[in-house]
Amino acid sequence: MPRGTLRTGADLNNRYNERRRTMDFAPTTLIKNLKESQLGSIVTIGGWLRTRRDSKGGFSFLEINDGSQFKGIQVVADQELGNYDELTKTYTGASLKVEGELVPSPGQGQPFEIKATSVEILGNTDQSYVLQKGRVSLEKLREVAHLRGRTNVIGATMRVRNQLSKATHDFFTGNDFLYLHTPIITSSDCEGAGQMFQVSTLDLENPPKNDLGGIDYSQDFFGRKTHLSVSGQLNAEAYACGMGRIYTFGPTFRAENSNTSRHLAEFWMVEPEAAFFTLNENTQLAAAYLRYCFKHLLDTCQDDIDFFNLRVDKGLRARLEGLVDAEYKCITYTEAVDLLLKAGKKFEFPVLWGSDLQSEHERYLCEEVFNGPVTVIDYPKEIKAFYMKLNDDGKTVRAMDVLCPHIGEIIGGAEREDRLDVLESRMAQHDLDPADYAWFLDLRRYGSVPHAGFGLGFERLVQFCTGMGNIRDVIPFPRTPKNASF
RNA sequence: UCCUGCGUAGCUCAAUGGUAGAGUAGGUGACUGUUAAUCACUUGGUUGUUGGUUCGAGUCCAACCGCAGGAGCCA
Repeated sequence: MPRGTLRTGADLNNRYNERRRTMDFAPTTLIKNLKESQLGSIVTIGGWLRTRRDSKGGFSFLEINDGSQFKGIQVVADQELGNYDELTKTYTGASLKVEGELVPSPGQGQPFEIKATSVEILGNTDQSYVLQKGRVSLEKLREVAHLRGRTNVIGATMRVRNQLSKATHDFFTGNDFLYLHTPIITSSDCEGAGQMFQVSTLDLENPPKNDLGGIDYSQDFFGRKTHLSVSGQLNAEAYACGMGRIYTFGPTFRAENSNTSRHLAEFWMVEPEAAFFTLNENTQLAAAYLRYCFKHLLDTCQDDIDFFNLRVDKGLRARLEGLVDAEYKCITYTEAVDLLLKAGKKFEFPVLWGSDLQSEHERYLCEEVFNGPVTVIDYPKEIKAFYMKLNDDGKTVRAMDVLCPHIGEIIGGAEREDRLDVLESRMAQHDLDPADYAWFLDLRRYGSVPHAGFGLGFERLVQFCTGMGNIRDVIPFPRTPKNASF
């Protein structure tokens, strides 16, 4: 670049991208980045031993995986190596750093392999290491959550999780939604829904008392009672009503004593909120987001999806592919009730307009009627939150749930009530104190706009995209009742 | 929280109320460009905990602990 030339943003960007791509300071090459074009050259990889097959011909096959992709790499270690004897005493799980030539593989099962010039044993394992070659149940793996990332199934799950996270940010930022960080500690009794974890620095053994004999929270850290957030929605609404389109993506906490395969005490939630969106655009936003996620996964996680399709859920790939282009069915709650009544099927719980859809009802709708996700809108106001916009019929609200086969509700959302007087009367019906929601009401008092949004349970999306049956296996370290290990 | 089921070798699982078994991993040996390698031999157990019934309990009963599936709540 000649002296005196102004460096443009594009120049800086190109230079930055070059550097980012090369990562030339890294001590090892990731297995996923080993390419045919490197045949004949010396490469260095690091990873964990999956199996070792010794040959009395004087060499061993080491199958090494580094987590960067589903498939590992086969390393051929010859007895000429100085530490060969030591190598034949390494076990599954041993950490190795291998330098050698990338060569075409004469054997079946892999296009190339590494002919080692050195194998450094960084750490061996012994018989007490749980992850031996044989099958280990998912239940057992939960007991060793700190090690389970070394397995095929959890590794694949976390790679899918990572790509779904990337797809989430790509989709929303790519559509001009601003990524907003909402607080984790909150004082609003958010929605009155769900038990909350209390946050306090008071001495639990001997808390300060007020005049009425209750605990004096004015002496607590925040000078009031506080909790971990059960949703960033109210805060999200505030910024949407000023910055237009925003989304949050972060941890959320529910202290419900739920012991099921689809509930966690700590989970991640994606919550977009958009000004001027009505329920109609909200449902389309949800469908567009899901479609984007499925397409992105099929493009970026082929081997992992193939694994799930083969070992976990036979129809997974076809289902995801089908959903990339499919129209997403949308029906009203009233239509859903009619479908259930006409089903001619005996349900354990009766179908009754006005009561919430039971799990068996939701499953019937998406597994037997629509054979895929289905969006249900316009629920009776009595069974939904106070902030959802009242329809003109005075009986239903502009709520939407996206129901998925096997998992149930993956998305819950609504167009928000933007009329101050209606919102106040709805809060009164729910016995909520307006003083607690003063700032939330301000959004309607000053420059109110129609707006809508939804919350997506990120782990449930990962479940849906992997076929994994238990939500505890799609988050690295699950938090559930009676379990906060690791 | 409720209902149902389960808890046996490092792991995956057997075992009519009557001597605790297999596969796999580990060990030893054989064999081999192998790939869930193969073959032979072999180490390994306070049957979740506590109490009860019985001549005798892994097995039957009770309580507790833990886990799973389903339900409720929800995302």
